[in-house]
Amino acid sequence: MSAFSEKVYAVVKEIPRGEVLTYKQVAILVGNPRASRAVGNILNKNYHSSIPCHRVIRSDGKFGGYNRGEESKIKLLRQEGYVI
DNA sequence: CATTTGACGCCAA
DNA sequence: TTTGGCGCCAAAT
Repeated sequence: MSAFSEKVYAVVKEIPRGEVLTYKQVAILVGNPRASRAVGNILNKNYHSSIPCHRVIRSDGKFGGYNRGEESKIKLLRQEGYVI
C-alpha cells in the first residue's frame, strides 16, 4: 500500500453516516489537491467492505461510479439520509 | 521502464 | 447553461 492510498482509505473511512465528500475534498485532505482522479482510481481498484467508498461523490453533485453499480451507491446514500 | 487507463475537475467556447 | 477539451495523479498493462 502506498502512503497516498493509505491516507485516502483513512479519510474515506472517517466519513460519518449521512455525509458525503467529493473526490476533490478527499484529495485535498490527503494533501494532493490535484489528485482527485487518482482518488477515484484507488477506490475503484481497491474496494474493501470496510471502506464506505459510496460516501464519495463528484464535485458536480453527480454520484460518479461504484463497483457494485451506481444504483446501489445512490440507494445507500438515500438510506443514510443524504439529500441534495 | 513507457504508455494507457480511469469512480475527476476546471476552463473556454 | 451545456459540452468539449485539457490537465493531473496513481495504478495497471
